[in-house]
Amino acid sequence: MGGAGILRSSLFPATTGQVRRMQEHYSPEAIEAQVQRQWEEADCFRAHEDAAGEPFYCLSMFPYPSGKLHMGHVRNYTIGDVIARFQRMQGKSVLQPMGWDAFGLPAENAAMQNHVPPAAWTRQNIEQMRTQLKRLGFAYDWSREFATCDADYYRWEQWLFVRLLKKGLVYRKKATVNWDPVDQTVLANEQVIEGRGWRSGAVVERREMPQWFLRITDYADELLEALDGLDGWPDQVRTMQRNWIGRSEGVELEFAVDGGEPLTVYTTRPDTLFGVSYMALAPEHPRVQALAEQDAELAAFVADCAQGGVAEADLATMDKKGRALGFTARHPLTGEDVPVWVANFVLMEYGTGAVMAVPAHDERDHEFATKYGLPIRQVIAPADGAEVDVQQAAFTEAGVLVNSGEFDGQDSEAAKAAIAEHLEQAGIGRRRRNYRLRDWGISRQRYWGCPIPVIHCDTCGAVPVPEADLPVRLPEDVIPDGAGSPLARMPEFFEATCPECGKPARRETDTFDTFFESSWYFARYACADNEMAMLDARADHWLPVDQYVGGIEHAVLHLLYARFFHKLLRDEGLLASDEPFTRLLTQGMVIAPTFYRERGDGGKDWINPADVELERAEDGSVKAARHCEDGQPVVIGGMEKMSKSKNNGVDPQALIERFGADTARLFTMFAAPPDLSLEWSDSGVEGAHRFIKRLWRAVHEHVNGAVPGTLEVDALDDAGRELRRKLHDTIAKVTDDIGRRQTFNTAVAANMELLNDLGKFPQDAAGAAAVRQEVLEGIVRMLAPIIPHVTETLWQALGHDDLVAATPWPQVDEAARQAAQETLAVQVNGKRRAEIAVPAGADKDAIESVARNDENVQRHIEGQNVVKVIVVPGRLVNFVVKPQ
RNA sequence: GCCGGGAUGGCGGAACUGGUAGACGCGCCGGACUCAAAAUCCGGUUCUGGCAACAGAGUGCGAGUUCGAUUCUCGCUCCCGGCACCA
Repeated sequence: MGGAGILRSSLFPATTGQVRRMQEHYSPEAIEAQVQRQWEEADCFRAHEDAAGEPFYCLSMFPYPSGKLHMGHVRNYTIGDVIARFQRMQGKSVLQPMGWDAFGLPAENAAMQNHVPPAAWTRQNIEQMRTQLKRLGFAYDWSREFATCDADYYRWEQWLFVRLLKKGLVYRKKATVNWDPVDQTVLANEQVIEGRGWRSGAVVERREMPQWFLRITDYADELLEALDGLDGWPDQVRTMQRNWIGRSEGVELEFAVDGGEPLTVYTTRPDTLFGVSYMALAPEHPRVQALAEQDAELAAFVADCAQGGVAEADLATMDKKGRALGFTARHPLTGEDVPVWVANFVLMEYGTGAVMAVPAHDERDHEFATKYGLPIRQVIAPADGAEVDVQQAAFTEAGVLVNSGEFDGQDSEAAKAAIAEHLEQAGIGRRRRNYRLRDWGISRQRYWGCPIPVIHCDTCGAVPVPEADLPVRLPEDVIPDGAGSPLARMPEFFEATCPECGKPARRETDTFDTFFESSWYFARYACADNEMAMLDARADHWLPVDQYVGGIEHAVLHLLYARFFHKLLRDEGLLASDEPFTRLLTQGMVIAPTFYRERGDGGKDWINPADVELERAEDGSVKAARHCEDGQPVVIGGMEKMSKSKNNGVDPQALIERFGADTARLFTMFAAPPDLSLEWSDSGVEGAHRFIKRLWRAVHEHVNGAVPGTLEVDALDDAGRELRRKLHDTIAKVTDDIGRRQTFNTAVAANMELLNDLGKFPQDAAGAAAVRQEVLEGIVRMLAPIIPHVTETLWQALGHDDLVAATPWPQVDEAARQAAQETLAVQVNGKRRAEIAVPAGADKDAIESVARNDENVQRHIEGQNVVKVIVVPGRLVNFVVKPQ
């Protein structure tokens, strides 16, 4: 790989012997472009299926091409690149691809604003962002790049959709959307602000529309149960997915209604069945709709409930309101009549659109009952016999049944089973497993997305587009105007003939949810050039992804949909594995300080941190801030996620131009562990830059000094042995930090410590130059994944002809790590009183006696009874004493 | 509202399996170099008291378990992420 000719560049003209000249000062602009050229000429990041070494697929979530790279991208992609380069140095055959999640709403918004078609805007953004990514030196195999808006990509999801449709995994039903009555268009949740459309300002209505759905609930059990095996995922993410799927065991039962269909409800608490004091129906419930036709007041109430957006957070926090419907339902066990209400908090899309209300033992039911004066009847008592007043607050825990007829005295668990059994016997109920997870609605009334390949025929219904006619291409020279989907107004797009009967028909104008594209892109990278098939055998060579890196905000939706798609592809025979991502790293946000000034009208003018000067107190704490230009004070607003709205974004481009890619990479890796939020700091960036300069200088001084010669371990003095011990301790730590713990910040810190120790290492120590050579080579290789450009240059300066990017990771010399002595703390009653040194491997008795004889320890145990001595070898000694 | 996180010096963070709290970096203070400044280098830096040795306090708040708790348990406060049409 690579030729020596490439490496003997003008920077390092070949000289005699080991020593090469290097520039005295570190200048990133000079070396980064040149090093990138070397990688490119060696083509060293192209993945080969037949390469030696175990395959390792390292993937970072692909970006939405919004225009410019932001710091969040820099962080995400640096983490992925560090892992990929580290694994390469471990001898793995690494695939690290990159591409573009190119469909989505921002392109439509930009189109409206700038009068540019989304396609042109998106492709231009891709060009710009690709250049920026290349400038950062990521080790991508660019030959596999694609954008999801390419027909070569989306044709395969159309193809898959047709197969799923034929298999019965796709169906059509009505679902609720945000409807803007002024713009006559469907809004995304993000476009609904305080219940109003973001452009029109009109009060948004919930409206039902026919939509395509994917039966993800068919896979709910597998998606849930397989989480237990995903031990390379953070527990936090697995827990969130478990709760999202929300499997529950309960009972479905009927409440009879005089002169009408019985009402079916689902409950996970059949033990509270005797406490039902009313029933509540969703405003969209067919029964309510029917009554409203006759009752103007009810109709007005239902219309009022339909105001506002569909987002769950809005629905869950709105005021609970309801209305009696004027009829009753019969309690299946007591035969009592309970009133039936309509309530805005009951959702038609969950379960049956009807709930049995037990106000004594459910908080939401309690709130509603209190508001409308409905009875609250206790049927569960605390198991410990404590008194509770259910009129005051719901008692929602399990307990012992009371006021429940023949079931009195049973505990909740037993009663659930007994009541379920009773209902089944009586033929009015059955045990059921229920999920919170709903089927995935994949239709979007949007232009900039993948067309859904269906033709609607008056005679034949919804007919899939025949395989031979795929792809259904999205016309690209279109500028949306915000008033509904442009496709629905383009006869040249929607006019079609029915593939079955040949009569004139109408093409579907909805497009896929953009999560569709991101649910399988990781597999397509394995065979992006295949024009004949969605996936081929190369997919199983690389998949599952060994390491996936991306933002925590994707913990549920994207990651659940991708897992689901992977299983769909498996069941189509396209993949062999069960899960897409073996190991997952979820990275935190990038945040920065905010500054503002109040405007006269109560609004705020946000000021970019770059334009603000800080005033500090003696101890360094920030006292005040003022604007650089006018010198007048500004308000300090705290740390927030970098955003346009708070004007606290830092453009990575400026950072790279000023300090170079390596500094940008080092700062993002050093400032925080990857899963925590990363706080932007100008001086932190300068600190990272300073460290690189120090490393450069250390190598420069070394290569201009004594010729190292061969390292002779036995000839070293104490200083040499001590430094080598530090080196090999550091290699062990950094290997673990990067490989297992993924705490890149501590890996960097350990190398900083090692370089500090090297700085204190005496020049005249025995074999000093050889030890220095070993230490510098170690640091250069350990930091190569993080700061690849400068280490590439330094590696060559240290006398190597190969690329550090393709060099094996340093090995730990266990012999060098043996220490003669160890220090441990001595505590008396848990308070540290001394530090002692003992020979390595000393036994407990020996350690205790050294500790006991320490002067300060003596002072503290004198005149006391030593009741216990705890000796933890290598750690500490603790004397537990009591006054005599 | 529901689900999931987080909180440690002036600041970002470290402490990996319950075992010396504050590694590393920033900032600040002092010094060296310089005509001077920048850059760089050296030293100090949790707080309180003390010249020091040392002592006391200390990991968001309140309890608990333990010889020993930043770490485990219970109850709070504040901040952040997600909530199915932002990606």
